[in-house]
Amino acid sequence: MSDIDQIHDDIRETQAPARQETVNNRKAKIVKKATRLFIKKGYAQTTMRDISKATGINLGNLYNYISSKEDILCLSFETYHDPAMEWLQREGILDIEDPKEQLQKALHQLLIMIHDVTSDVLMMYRETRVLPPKFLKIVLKKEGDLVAFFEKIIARGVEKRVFHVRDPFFAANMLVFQLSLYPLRSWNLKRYSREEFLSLSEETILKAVIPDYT
Amino acid sequence: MSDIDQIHDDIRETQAPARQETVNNRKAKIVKKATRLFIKKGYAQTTMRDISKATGINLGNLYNYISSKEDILCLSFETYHDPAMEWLQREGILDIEDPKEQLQKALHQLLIMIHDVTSDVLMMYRETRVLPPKFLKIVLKKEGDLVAFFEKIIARGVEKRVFHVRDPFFAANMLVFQLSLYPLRSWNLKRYSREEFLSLSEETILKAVIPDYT
DNA sequence: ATGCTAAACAAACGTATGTTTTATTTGTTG
DNA sequence: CAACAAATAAAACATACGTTTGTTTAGCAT
Repeated sequence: MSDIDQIHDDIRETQAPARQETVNNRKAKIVKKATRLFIKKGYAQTTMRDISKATGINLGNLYNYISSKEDILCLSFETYHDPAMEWLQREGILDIEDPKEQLQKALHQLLIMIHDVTSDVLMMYRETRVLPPKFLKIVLKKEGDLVAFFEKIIARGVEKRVFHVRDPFFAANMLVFQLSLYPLRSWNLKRYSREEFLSLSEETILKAVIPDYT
Repeated sequence: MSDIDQIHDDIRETQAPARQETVNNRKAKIVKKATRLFIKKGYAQTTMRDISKATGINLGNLYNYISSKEDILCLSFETYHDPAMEWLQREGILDIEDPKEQLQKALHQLLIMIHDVTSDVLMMYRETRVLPPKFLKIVLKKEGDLVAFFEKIIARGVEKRVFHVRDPFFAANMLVFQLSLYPLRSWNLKRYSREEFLSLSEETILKAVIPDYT
């Protein structure tokens, strides 16, 4: 953003605070609608004209709210990436003493959250390549943090001899990957209800970590 | 292909059989080079001019060997999809009596094969959406067949009380999905050598299926 | 009411794309 | 060598795209 633009924004903020709300609303609306299009048609196949039509906002006018098409994709990623980690921290998962309960609770919640945004996760897997390098780095960092989070839980469980895995880091990677099973394979898993799927997922994952898990 | 083109091809085949060889070679070369570009830049971001440059074949001339850009992508998918199933049948995996050995052997080979085409698998996950519907159906069918293959093995093992899983179909889906762990997560798994990775993968997967696996 | 400013809009710009065409060269065959 | 199809090269074509521009509209402060 140029200095001129920055000044522009400052003025907008101070002069018309009432409008700022709607500006952000519009921006959010654009991202939301565009995300649905990216999911349905793919990023490259979605045109700014599509987004204009879907939002009802004039093509040129879109650029008053977002700076580029790529920008929309980045905003879309931001929407979905943070809530998981936020939940884990808000819920105080790290403070749970029993490793088994700790893992189970974290796993359960993440499976639910991801299941609810199945198609969005699929889109993100597909379009990660399009992200600008700087933003991509941030996204991978966040994903790495999630793995590290589970690694810590697993390592502690191993120390306490509750879990049994040879390599906590590897186990954490596998676990986090499994979280995306439904988004990436839903075409072959439609026969399961949400609850069936969650239960089967949890059971299978925990069995790989906890000896004699039933 | 129009009738005119068909006649064209017939002439070529009868009149210059020596060249037919090179025609197929060229086609394969185009697919191979294009695949590398799709991997590096993505399908949409790869232009026919890129492919022309990479193959050294003139832009217009490309269309003597392939019918469209989309066609190249389909051919690319075909290259990678069949070998796995072929190997499983050639090696007579289905004839192995011991379920544990059977599963272990199939799993091991597939992990190796996939590990060797890591970036190709990643590309396919990303670009599946671009395939024409008819071709997409074929691809998903083949993928479903692989799952069914493992489902059969697992179900037999459960019957024989060698394996213990609640739902063989689900277990098979999870297993096949795990095969793609490295392609989809290699950015976070670089620390492992190929052998380390294979060993850890096999161990973790088998532990979810076989009680008391060590 | 008036002047100012951000929002909205239609049109246009420049470029890049997949594909086709046309003209020329090459290589094989009778 | 002559004839002719195949292969090549370059240019052209039509269109679709992301983004910008110039102008008009509408709301708010004075």
